[in-house]
Amino acid sequence: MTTAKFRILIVDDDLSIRQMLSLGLKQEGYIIETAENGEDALELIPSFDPHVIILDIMMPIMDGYELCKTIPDISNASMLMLTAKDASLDIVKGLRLGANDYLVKPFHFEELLARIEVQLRNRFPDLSGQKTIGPFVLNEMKKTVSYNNNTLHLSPTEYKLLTYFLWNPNQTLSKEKIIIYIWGYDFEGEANIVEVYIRYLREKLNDNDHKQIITIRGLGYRLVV
Amino acid sequence: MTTAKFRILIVDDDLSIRQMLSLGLKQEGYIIETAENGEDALELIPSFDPHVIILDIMMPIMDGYELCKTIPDISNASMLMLTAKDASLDIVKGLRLGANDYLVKPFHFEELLARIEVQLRNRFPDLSGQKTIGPFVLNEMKKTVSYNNNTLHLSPTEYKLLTYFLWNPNQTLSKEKIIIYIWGYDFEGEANIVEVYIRYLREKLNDNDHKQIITIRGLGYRLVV
DNA sequence: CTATATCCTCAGAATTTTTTCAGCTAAAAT
DNA sequence: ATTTTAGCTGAAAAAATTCTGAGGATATAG
Repeated sequence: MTTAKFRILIVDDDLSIRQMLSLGLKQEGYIIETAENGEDALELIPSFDPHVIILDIMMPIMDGYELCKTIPDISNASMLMLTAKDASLDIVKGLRLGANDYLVKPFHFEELLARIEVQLRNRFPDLSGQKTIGPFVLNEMKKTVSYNNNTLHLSPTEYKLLTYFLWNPNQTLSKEKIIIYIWGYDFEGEANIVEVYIRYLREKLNDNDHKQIITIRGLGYRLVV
Repeated sequence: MTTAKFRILIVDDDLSIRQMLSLGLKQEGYIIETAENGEDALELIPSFDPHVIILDIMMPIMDGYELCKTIPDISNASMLMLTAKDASLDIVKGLRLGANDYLVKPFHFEELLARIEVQLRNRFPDLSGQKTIGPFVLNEMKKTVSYNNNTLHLSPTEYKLLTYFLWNPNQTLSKEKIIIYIWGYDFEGEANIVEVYIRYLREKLNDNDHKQIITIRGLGYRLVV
Protein backbone atom coordinates (compact mmCIF):
# COMPACT_ATOMS: atom_id res chain seq x y z
CA MET A 1 0.00 0.00 0.00
CA THR A 2 2.76 2.41 0.84
CA THR A 3 4.64 1.91 -2.36
CA ALA A 4 1.62 2.12 -4.63
CA LYS A 5 1.44 5.31 -6.63
CA PHE A 6 -2.12 6.41 -6.16
CA ARG A 7 -3.26 9.67 -7.66
CA ILE A 8 -5.03 12.29 -5.55
CA LEU A 9 -6.65 15.50 -6.78
CA ILE A 10 -7.00 18.38 -4.31
CA VAL A 11 -9.66 20.98 -5.04
CA ASP A 12 -9.62 24.01 -2.77
CA ASP A 13 -9.61 27.76 -3.39
CA ASP A 14 -7.27 28.36 -0.48
CA LEU A 15 -3.69 28.28 -1.73
CA SER A 16 -2.16 27.55 1.67
CA ILE A 17 -4.34 24.50 2.13
CA ARG A 18 -3.51 23.23 -1.34
CA GLN A 19 0.18 23.61 -0.60
CA MET A 20 -0.04 22.06 2.84
CA LEU A 21 -1.97 19.02 1.66
CA SER A 22 0.04 18.68 -1.50
CA LEU A 23 3.34 18.63 0.34
CA GLY A 24 2.19 16.28 3.05
CA LEU A 25 0.60 13.81 0.69
CA LYS A 26 3.54 13.81 -1.72
CA GLN A 27 5.73 12.87 1.19
CA GLU A 28 3.51 9.85 1.70
CA GLY A 29 4.16 8.76 -1.85
CA TYR A 30 0.98 9.92 -3.52
CA ILE A 31 0.91 11.64 -6.87
CA ILE A 32 -0.81 14.98 -6.46
CA GLU A 33 -2.56 17.46 -8.71
CA THR A 34 -4.40 20.54 -7.49
CA ALA A 35 -7.18 22.74 -8.78
CA GLU A 36 -8.42 25.96 -7.26
CA ASN A 37 -11.99 25.73 -8.44
CA GLY A 38 -14.56 23.31 -9.78
CA GLU A 39 -14.14 24.19 -13.43
CA ASP A 40 -10.42 23.60 -13.39
CA ALA A 41 -11.05 20.33 -11.58
CA LEU A 42 -13.46 19.13 -14.25
CA GLU A 43 -10.84 19.81 -16.92
CA LEU A 44 -8.14 17.98 -15.02
CA ILE A 45 -10.05 14.88 -14.06
CA PRO A 46 -10.22 13.09 -17.43
CA SER A 47 -6.47 13.23 -18.04
CA PHE A 48 -5.25 12.88 -14.45
CA ASP A 49 -7.77 10.17 -13.63
CA PRO A 50 -7.45 10.40 -9.83
CA HIS A 51 -8.24 7.59 -7.40
CA VAL A 52 -9.30 10.04 -4.68
CA ILE A 53 -10.59 13.59 -4.92
CA ILE A 54 -10.34 15.86 -1.88
CA LEU A 55 -12.93 18.54 -2.26
CA ASP A 56 -13.64 21.73 -0.35
CA ILE A 57 -17.34 22.49 -0.03
CA MET A 58 -17.01 26.24 0.02
CA MET A 59 -15.58 27.47 -3.23
CA PRO A 60 -16.34 30.56 -5.25
CA ILE A 61 -16.84 29.53 -8.88
CA MET A 62 -18.50 26.16 -8.64
CA ASP A 63 -19.23 24.95 -5.15
CA GLY A 64 -18.48 21.53 -3.77
CA TYR A 65 -22.05 20.30 -4.03
CA GLU A 66 -22.23 21.08 -7.73
CA LEU A 67 -18.97 19.31 -8.30
CA CYS A 68 -20.14 16.41 -6.17
CA LYS A 69 -23.08 15.84 -8.48
CA THR A 70 -20.99 16.10 -11.65
CA ILE A 71 -17.92 14.06 -10.76
CA PRO A 72 -19.55 10.61 -10.71
CA ASP A 73 -20.48 11.11 -14.36
CA ILE A 74 -16.87 11.54 -15.40
CA SER A 75 -14.83 9.69 -12.80
CA ASN A 76 -14.77 6.63 -10.61
CA ALA A 77 -12.81 8.38 -7.87
CA SER A 78 -13.71 8.38 -4.19
CA MET A 79 -14.78 11.80 -3.00
CA LEU A 80 -13.63 13.11 0.33
CA MET A 81 -15.20 16.40 1.35
CA LEU A 82 -13.67 19.12 3.46
CA THR A 83 -15.78 21.66 5.24
CA ALA A 84 -15.16 24.50 7.64
CA LYS A 85 -18.64 24.22 9.03
CA ASP A 86 -19.61 21.59 11.50
CA ALA A 87 -23.22 21.84 10.38
CA SER A 88 -24.37 18.25 10.35
CA LEU A 89 -26.95 18.98 7.67
CA ASP A 90 -24.25 20.08 5.24
CA ILE A 91 -22.44 16.86 5.93
CA VAL A 92 -25.57 14.84 5.34
CA LYS A 93 -26.20 16.69 2.10
CA GLY A 94 -22.71 15.97 0.86
CA LEU A 95 -22.89 12.30 1.75
CA ARG A 96 -26.27 11.89 0.09
CA LEU A 97 -24.95 13.52 -3.06
CA GLY A 98 -22.35 10.83 -3.39
CA ALA A 99 -19.42 11.88 -1.22
CA ASN A 100 -17.71 8.96 0.44
CA ASP A 101 -16.44 10.75 3.52
CA TYR A 102 -15.94 14.18 4.95
CA LEU A 103 -13.64 15.98 7.35
CA VAL A 104 -14.29 19.12 9.36
CA LYS A 105 -11.59 21.78 9.26
CA PRO A 106 -9.35 22.10 11.11
CA PHE A 107 -8.39 18.45 11.06
CA HIS A 108 -5.33 16.47 11.94
CA PHE A 109 -3.28 15.46 8.95
CA GLU A 110 -2.94 11.96 10.36
CA GLU A 111 -6.69 11.58 10.29
CA LEU A 112 -6.85 12.67 6.67
CA LEU A 113 -4.21 10.08 5.80
CA ALA A 114 -6.14 7.38 7.59
CA ARG A 115 -9.36 8.29 5.84
CA ILE A 116 -7.66 8.28 2.44
CA GLU A 117 -6.34 4.83 3.19
CA VAL A 118 -9.83 3.66 4.09
CA GLN A 119 -11.07 4.80 0.69
CA LEU A 120 -8.24 3.07 -1.13
CA ARG A 121 -8.72 -0.06 0.94
CA ASN A 122 -12.40 -0.11 -0.01
CA ARG A 123 -11.59 0.24 -3.67
CA PHE A 124 -8.67 -2.17 -3.71
CA PRO A 125 -9.45 -4.70 -0.99
CA ASP A 126 -6.52 -6.98 -1.68
CA LEU A 127 -3.87 -4.26 -1.12
CA SER A 128 -2.23 -4.99 -4.44
CA GLY A 129 -3.73 -2.12 -6.35
CA GLN A 130 -5.82 -4.68 -8.19
CA LYS A 131 -9.51 -5.21 -8.10
CA THR A 132 -11.26 -8.40 -9.11
CA ILE A 133 -14.73 -8.11 -10.60
CA GLY A 134 -16.06 -11.48 -11.65
CA PRO A 135 -13.79 -12.84 -14.39
CA PHE A 136 -12.03 -9.49 -14.71
CA VAL A 137 -8.97 -8.20 -12.89
CA LEU A 138 -8.47 -4.48 -13.15
CA ASN A 139 -5.04 -3.04 -12.46
CA GLU A 140 -5.38 0.70 -12.45
CA MET A 141 -1.73 1.24 -11.73
CA LYS A 142 -0.57 -0.59 -14.83
CA LYS A 143 -3.75 0.29 -16.73
CA THR A 144 -4.42 -3.28 -17.69
CA VAL A 145 -7.39 -5.58 -17.52
CA SER A 146 -7.32 -9.33 -17.64
CA TYR A 147 -10.27 -11.52 -18.49
CA ASN A 148 -10.32 -15.18 -17.48
CA ASN A 149 -6.62 -14.85 -16.68
CA ASN A 150 -5.72 -13.50 -20.09
CA THR A 151 -4.44 -9.97 -20.36
CA LEU A 152 -6.53 -8.01 -22.81
CA HIS A 153 -4.88 -5.79 -25.39
CA LEU A 154 -7.04 -2.70 -25.33
CA SER A 155 -6.82 0.68 -26.98
CA PRO A 156 -7.00 3.68 -24.62
CA THR A 157 -10.68 4.27 -25.35
CA GLU A 158 -11.54 0.62 -24.99
CA TYR A 159 -9.74 0.55 -21.65
CA LYS A 160 -11.62 3.58 -20.40
CA LEU A 161 -14.97 2.14 -21.44
CA LEU A 162 -14.29 -1.21 -19.84
CA THR A 163 -13.08 0.52 -16.69
CA TYR A 164 -16.34 2.43 -16.53
CA PHE A 165 -18.26 -0.81 -16.74
CA LEU A 166 -16.06 -2.49 -14.14
CA TRP A 167 -16.66 0.27 -11.62
CA ASN A 168 -20.38 0.01 -12.29
CA PRO A 169 -20.96 -3.69 -12.81
CA ASN A 170 -24.49 -4.99 -13.25
CA GLN A 171 -25.77 -1.49 -13.79
CA THR A 172 -27.41 -0.27 -16.94
CA LEU A 173 -25.34 2.60 -18.29
CA SER A 174 -26.96 4.81 -20.87
CA LYS A 175 -25.19 5.83 -24.02
CA GLU A 176 -25.39 9.41 -22.88
CA LYS A 177 -23.57 8.67 -19.63
CA ILE A 178 -20.96 6.67 -21.47
CA ILE A 179 -20.35 9.50 -23.91
CA ILE A 180 -19.99 12.00 -21.09
CA TYR A 181 -17.63 9.74 -19.20
CA ILE A 182 -15.40 9.03 -22.17
CA TRP A 183 -15.65 12.02 -24.45
CA GLY A 184 -16.94 14.74 -22.11
CA TYR A 185 -19.91 17.05 -22.20
CA ASP A 186 -18.71 18.82 -25.32
CA PHE A 187 -18.66 15.79 -27.58
CA GLU A 188 -20.22 16.58 -30.94
CA GLY A 189 -20.13 13.18 -32.57
CA GLU A 190 -22.71 10.52 -33.13
CA ALA A 191 -24.13 8.31 -30.39
CA ASN A 192 -23.32 5.42 -32.72
CA ILE A 193 -19.72 5.64 -31.55
CA VAL A 194 -20.78 3.88 -28.35
CA GLU A 195 -22.23 0.97 -30.30
CA VAL A 196 -18.99 0.68 -32.21
CA TYR A 197 -16.85 0.52 -29.07
CA ILE A 198 -19.22 -1.92 -27.46
CA ARG A 199 -18.67 -4.09 -30.51
CA TYR A 200 -14.88 -3.79 -30.16
CA LEU A 201 -15.09 -4.84 -26.52
CA ARG A 202 -17.41 -7.72 -27.27
CA GLU A 203 -14.99 -8.94 -29.92
CA LYS A 204 -12.07 -8.87 -27.49
CA LEU A 205 -14.13 -10.67 -24.86
CA ASN A 206 -15.37 -13.20 -27.40
CA ASP A 207 -18.82 -12.16 -26.30
CA ASN A 208 -20.53 -13.25 -29.48
CA ASP A 209 -23.87 -13.90 -27.85
CA HIS A 210 -23.83 -10.60 -25.95
CA LYS A 211 -24.14 -12.31 -22.60
CA GLN A 212 -21.26 -10.52 -20.90
CA ILE A 213 -22.23 -7.07 -22.13
CA ILE A 214 -25.94 -7.12 -22.64
CA THR A 215 -27.98 -4.59 -24.56
CA ILE A 216 -30.93 -3.04 -22.78
CA ARG A 217 -32.67 -1.70 -25.81
CA GLY A 218 -33.63 1.94 -25.42
CA LEU A 219 -31.81 2.25 -22.09
CA GLY A 220 -28.18 1.31 -22.55
CA TYR A 221 -25.73 -1.48 -21.85
CA ARG A 222 -24.89 -3.56 -18.82
CA LEU A 223 -21.80 -5.55 -17.89
CA VAL A 224 -22.79 -8.78 -16.20
CA VAL A 225 -20.31 -10.27 -13.76
CA MET B 1 -42.84 -1.17 -0.51
CA THR B 2 -39.60 -1.85 1.27
CA THR B 3 -35.99 -1.33 0.49
CA ALA B 4 -33.73 -4.31 0.77
CA LYS B 5 -33.58 -5.60 4.32
CA PHE B 6 -30.15 -4.76 5.61
CA ARG B 7 -28.96 -6.13 8.94
CA ILE B 8 -27.15 -3.91 11.43
CA LEU B 9 -25.44 -5.03 14.61
CA ILE B 10 -25.07 -2.48 17.41
CA VAL B 11 -22.33 -3.12 19.96
CA ASP B 12 -22.33 -0.78 22.94
CA ASP B 13 -22.24 -1.30 26.69
CA ASP B 14 -24.60 1.62 27.27
CA LEU B 15 -28.18 0.35 27.29
CA SER B 16 -29.74 3.72 26.51
CA ILE B 17 -27.62 4.10 23.39
CA ARG B 18 -28.45 0.59 22.24
CA GLN B 19 -32.14 1.32 22.68
CA MET B 20 -31.99 4.71 21.01
CA LEU B 21 -30.12 3.47 17.96
CA SER B 22 -32.13 0.30 17.76
CA LEU B 23 -35.43 2.12 17.73
CA GLY B 24 -34.34 4.76 15.27
CA LEU B 25 -32.79 2.33 12.82
CA LYS B 26 -35.71 -0.09 12.98
CA GLN B 27 -37.94 2.78 11.98
CA GLU B 28 -35.80 3.17 8.89
CA GLY B 29 -36.47 -0.43 7.96
CA TYR B 30 -33.23 -2.01 9.09
CA ILE B 31 -33.09 -5.30 10.94
CA ILE B 32 -31.30 -4.78 14.24
CA GLU B 33 -29.46 -6.93 16.72
CA THR B 34 -27.60 -5.62 19.74
CA ALA B 35 -24.74 -6.82 21.89
CA GLU B 36 -23.45 -5.21 25.04
CA ASN B 37 -19.86 -6.35 24.75
CA GLY B 38 -17.34 -7.73 22.34
CA GLU B 39 -17.69 -11.36 23.31
CA ASP B 40 -21.44 -11.36 22.81
CA ALA B 41 -20.91 -9.63 19.49
CA LEU B 42 -18.50 -12.30 18.27
CA GLU B 43 -21.06 -14.97 19.09
CA LEU B 44 -23.83 -13.16 17.27
CA ILE B 45 -21.98 -12.25 14.09
CA PRO B 46 -21.83 -15.66 12.38
CA SER B 47 -25.56 -16.32 12.65
CA PHE B 48 -26.82 -12.77 12.23
CA ASP B 49 -24.35 -11.98 9.43
CA PRO B 50 -24.72 -8.20 9.56
CA HIS B 51 -24.06 -5.82 6.67
CA VAL B 52 -22.96 -3.05 9.03
CA ILE B 53 -21.58 -3.17 12.57
CA ILE B 54 -21.84 -0.08 14.74
CA LEU B 55 -19.19 -0.36 17.37
CA ASP B 56 -18.44 1.62 20.50
CA ILE B 57 -14.74 1.95 21.20
CA MET B 58 -14.98 2.12 24.95
CA MET B 59 -16.35 -1.11 26.32
CA PRO B 60 -15.45 -3.02 29.46
CA ILE B 61 -14.95 -6.67 28.57
CA MET B 62 -13.42 -6.54 25.11
CA ASP B 63 -12.80 -3.10 23.77
CA GLY B 64 -13.63 -1.82 20.31
CA TYR B 65 -10.09 -2.06 19.06
CA GLU B 66 -9.84 -5.72 19.91
CA LEU B 67 -13.12 -6.38 18.19
CA CYS B 68 -12.01 -4.34 15.20
CA LYS B 69 -9.07 -6.62 14.64
CA THR B 70 -11.14 -9.79 14.91
CA ILE B 71 -14.23 -8.95 12.92
CA PRO B 72 -12.72 -8.89 9.42
CA ASP B 73 -11.73 -12.53 9.86
CA ILE B 74 -15.29 -13.67 10.42
CA SER B 75 -17.41 -11.14 8.54
CA ASN B 76 -17.26 -8.78 5.61
CA ALA B 77 -19.47 -6.21 7.27
CA SER B 78 -18.65 -2.52 7.24
CA MET B 79 -17.50 -1.28 10.62
CA LEU B 80 -18.64 2.08 11.88
CA MET B 81 -16.99 3.19 15.09
CA LEU B 82 -18.49 5.39 17.79
CA THR B 83 -16.42 7.22 20.33
CA ALA B 84 -17.01 9.69 23.10
CA LYS B 85 -13.54 11.11 22.75
CA ASP B 86 -12.60 13.52 20.06
CA ALA B 87 -9.00 12.43 20.20
CA SER B 88 -7.95 12.29 16.58
CA LEU B 89 -5.35 9.69 17.33
CA ASP B 90 -7.98 7.26 18.55
CA ILE B 91 -9.85 7.79 15.33
CA VAL B 92 -6.71 7.13 13.34
CA LYS B 93 -6.07 3.98 15.32
CA GLY B 94 -9.58 2.71 14.67
CA LEU B 95 -9.43 3.47 10.96
CA ARG B 96 -6.03 1.81 10.60
CA LEU B 97 -7.33 -1.28 12.34
CA GLY B 98 -9.95 -1.71 9.67
CA ALA B 99 -12.89 0.50 10.64
CA ASN B 100 -14.59 2.03 7.64
CA ASP B 101 -15.88 5.16 9.29
CA TYR B 102 -15.95 6.98 12.56
CA LEU B 103 -18.45 9.14 14.43
CA VAL B 104 -17.82 11.20 17.53
CA LYS B 105 -20.50 11.22 20.21
CA PRO B 106 -22.75 13.10 20.47
CA PHE B 107 -23.73 12.91 16.81
CA HIS B 108 -26.83 13.73 14.82
CA PHE B 109 -28.91 10.71 13.99
CA GLU B 110 -29.34 11.97 10.42
CA GLU B 111 -25.60 11.88 9.97
CA LEU B 112 -25.40 8.35 11.22
CA LEU B 113 -28.09 7.38 8.71
CA ALA B 114 -26.24 9.06 5.87
CA ARG B 115 -23.01 7.33 6.78
CA ILE B 116 -24.69 3.97 6.98
CA GLU B 117 -26.08 4.56 3.50
CA VAL B 118 -22.62 5.42 2.19
CA GLN B 119 -21.28 2.13 3.52
CA LEU B 120 -24.15 0.15 2.06
CA ARG B 121 -23.96 1.68 -1.37
CA ASN B 122 -20.20 1.15 -1.47
CA ARG B 123 -20.33 -2.43 -0.43
CA PHE B 124 -23.72 -3.66 -1.61
CA PRO B 125 -24.55 -1.55 -4.62
CA ASP B 126 -26.75 -4.25 -6.11
CA LEU B 127 -28.93 -4.53 -3.04
CA SER B 128 -29.12 -0.87 -2.18
CA GLY B 129 -30.80 0.15 -5.40
CA GLN B 130 -33.51 -2.40 -4.92
CA LYS B 131 -37.13 -2.25 -3.78
CA THR B 132 -39.53 -5.08 -3.09
CA ILE B 133 -43.22 -4.58 -3.81
CA GLY B 134 -45.18 -7.77 -3.28
CA PRO B 135 -43.97 -10.34 -5.80
CA PHE B 136 -42.02 -7.66 -7.68
CA VAL B 137 -38.44 -6.58 -7.18
CA LEU B 138 -37.56 -3.30 -8.81
CA ASN B 139 -33.90 -2.51 -9.32
CA GLU B 140 -33.53 0.99 -10.63
CA MET B 141 -29.78 0.74 -11.00
CA LYS B 142 -30.03 -2.28 -13.24
CA LYS B 143 -33.31 -1.04 -14.67
CA THR B 144 -34.87 -4.42 -14.24
CA VAL B 145 -37.99 -5.81 -12.64
CA SER B 146 -38.33 -9.36 -11.48
CA TYR B 147 -41.62 -11.08 -10.82
CA ASN B 148 -41.75 -14.15 -8.63
CA ASN B 149 -37.98 -14.31 -8.90
CA ASN B 150 -37.95 -14.27 -12.68
CA THR B 151 -36.41 -11.32 -14.43
CA LEU B 152 -38.85 -9.80 -16.88
CA HIS B 153 -37.74 -8.76 -20.33
CA LEU B 154 -39.44 -5.42 -20.88
CA SER B 155 -39.34 -2.80 -23.59
CA PRO B 156 -38.62 0.77 -22.49
CA THR B 157 -42.30 1.73 -22.46
CA GLU B 158 -43.32 -1.43 -20.68
CA TYR B 159 -40.65 -0.80 -18.07
CA LYS B 160 -41.82 2.75 -17.56
CA LEU B 161 -45.44 1.70 -17.23
CA LEU B 162 -44.72 -1.08 -14.78
CA THR B 163 -42.49 1.25 -12.78
CA TYR B 164 -45.36 3.71 -12.60
CA PHE B 165 -47.60 1.01 -11.18
CA LEU B 166 -44.95 -0.13 -8.74
CA TRP B 167 -44.53 3.38 -7.38
CA ASN B 168 -48.31 3.56 -6.96
CA PRO B 169 -49.36 0.06 -5.99
CA ASN B 170 -52.96 -0.68 -5.11
CA GLN B 171 -54.02 2.64 -6.57
CA THR B 172 -56.30 3.14 -9.52
CA LEU B 173 -54.45 4.99 -12.26
CA SER B 174 -56.57 6.55 -14.97
CA LYS B 175 -55.68 6.19 -18.61
CA GLU B 176 -55.24 9.94 -18.78
CA LYS B 177 -52.67 9.93 -15.99
CA ILE B 178 -50.84 7.04 -17.57
CA ILE B 179 -50.71 8.77 -20.94
CA ILE B 180 -49.44 11.95 -19.39
CA TYR B 181 -46.83 10.10 -17.38
CA ILE B 182 -45.52 8.04 -20.26
CA TRP B 183 -46.14 10.05 -23.39
CA GLY B 184 -46.53 13.58 -22.02
CA TYR B 185 -49.23 16.18 -22.37
CA ASP B 186 -48.78 16.58 -26.08
CA PHE B 187 -49.58 13.03 -27.03
CA GLU B 188 -51.78 12.93 -30.14
CA GLY B 189 -52.40 9.24 -30.48
CA GLU B 190 -55.28 7.01 -29.55
CA ALA B 191 -56.20 6.29 -25.94
CA ASN B 192 -56.27 2.65 -26.97
CA ILE B 193 -52.49 2.59 -26.68
CA VAL B 194 -52.80 2.20 -22.92
CA GLU B 195 -54.96 -0.89 -23.29
CA VAL B 196 -52.41 -2.35 -25.63
CA TYR B 197 -49.55 -1.87 -23.20
CA ILE B 198 -51.61 -3.20 -20.32
CA ARG B 199 -52.11 -6.27 -22.45
CA TYR B 200 -48.36 -6.59 -23.09
CA LEU B 201 -47.68 -6.38 -19.36
CA ARG B 202 -50.37 -8.89 -18.50
CA GLU B 203 -48.91 -11.29 -21.04
CA LYS B 204 -45.45 -11.00 -19.52
CA LEU B 205 -46.88 -11.49 -16.03
CA ASN B 206 -49.02 -14.43 -17.17
CA ASP B 207 -51.91 -12.46 -15.76
CA ASN B 208 -54.56 -14.14 -17.89
CA ASP B 209 -57.37 -13.61 -15.42
CA HIS B 210 -56.45 -9.96 -14.83
CA LYS B 211 -55.98 -10.47 -11.11
CA GLN B 212 -52.59 -8.79 -10.87
CA ILE B 213 -53.50 -5.78 -12.98
CA ILE B 214 -57.22 -5.29 -12.54
CA THR B 215 -59.46 -3.18 -14.72
CA ILE B 216 -61.63 -0.60 -12.98
CA ARG B 217 -64.09 0.04 -15.71
CA GLY B 218 -64.45 3.72 -16.50
CA LEU B 219 -61.71 4.69 -14.07
CA GLY B 220 -58.50 2.98 -15.05
CA TYR B 221 -56.22 0.17 -13.91
CA ARG B 222 -54.77 -0.95 -10.63
CA LEU B 223 -51.79 -3.09 -9.76
CA VAL B 224 -52.61 -5.40 -6.86
CA VAL B 225 -49.71 -6.51 -4.67
C1' DC C 1 8.94 8.00 -43.88
C1' DT C 2 6.50 3.95 -43.61
C1' DA C 3 3.82 0.74 -41.22
C1' DT C 4 0.61 0.05 -37.83
C1' DA C 5 -2.88 1.06 -34.66
C1' DT C 6 -6.60 3.78 -33.31
C1' DC C 7 -10.50 6.69 -33.87
C1' DC C 8 -14.64 7.93 -35.89
C1' DT C 9 -18.24 8.10 -39.50
C1' DC C 10 -21.45 6.18 -42.48
C1' DA C 11 -25.01 3.36 -44.56
C1' DG C 12 -27.54 -0.78 -45.07
C1' DA C 13 -29.20 -4.98 -42.58
C1' DA C 14 -31.32 -7.05 -38.76
C1' DT C 15 -34.10 -6.70 -35.02
C1' DT C 16 -37.26 -4.85 -31.64
C1' DT C 17 -40.58 -1.62 -30.33
C1' DT C 18 -44.36 1.41 -31.07
C1' DT C 19 -48.60 2.53 -32.86
C1' DT C 20 -52.76 1.86 -35.35
C1' DC C 21 -56.89 -0.47 -36.53
C1' DA C 22 -60.80 -3.45 -36.98
C1' DG C 23 -63.50 -6.85 -35.10
C1' DC C 24 -64.80 -8.90 -30.81
C1' DT C 25 -66.40 -9.57 -25.90
C1' DA C 26 -68.23 -8.24 -21.60
C1' DA C 27 -70.42 -4.99 -18.63
C1' DA C 28 -73.79 -1.32 -17.81
C1' DA C 29 -77.81 1.19 -19.02
C1' DT C 30 -82.25 1.57 -20.90
C1' DA D 1 -83.92 -8.23 -23.83
C1' DT D 2 -81.68 -4.88 -26.39
C1' DT D 3 -78.72 -1.20 -26.95
C1' DT D 4 -74.76 1.26 -25.78
C1' DT D 5 -70.32 1.73 -24.11
C1' DA D 6 -65.80 0.49 -22.57
C1' DG D 7 -62.33 -2.55 -22.82
C1' DC D 8 -59.90 -6.72 -25.10
C1' DT D 9 -57.32 -8.95 -28.75
C1' DG D 10 -54.81 -10.39 -33.06
C1' DA D 11 -52.53 -8.73 -36.73
C1' DA D 12 -49.74 -5.81 -39.23
C1' DA D 13 -47.78 -1.45 -40.74
C1' DA D 14 -44.68 2.12 -39.24
C1' DA D 15 -40.97 3.71 -36.64
C1' DA D 16 -37.03 3.42 -33.95
C1' DT D 17 -32.89 1.22 -32.29
C1' DT D 18 -28.99 -1.53 -32.61
C1' DC D 19 -25.63 -4.32 -35.26
C1' DT D 20 -22.19 -4.73 -38.56
C1' DG D 21 -18.79 -4.25 -42.41
C1' DA D 22 -16.22 -1.10 -44.67
C1' DG D 23 -13.27 2.74 -45.14
C1' DG D 24 -11.03 7.24 -44.47
C1' DA D 25 -8.69 10.30 -41.24
C1' DT D 26 -5.53 10.80 -37.65
C1' DA D 27 -2.15 9.54 -34.44
C1' DT D 28 1.77 6.59 -32.95
C1' DA D 29 5.74 3.57 -33.34
C1' DG D 30 9.63 1.78 -35.54
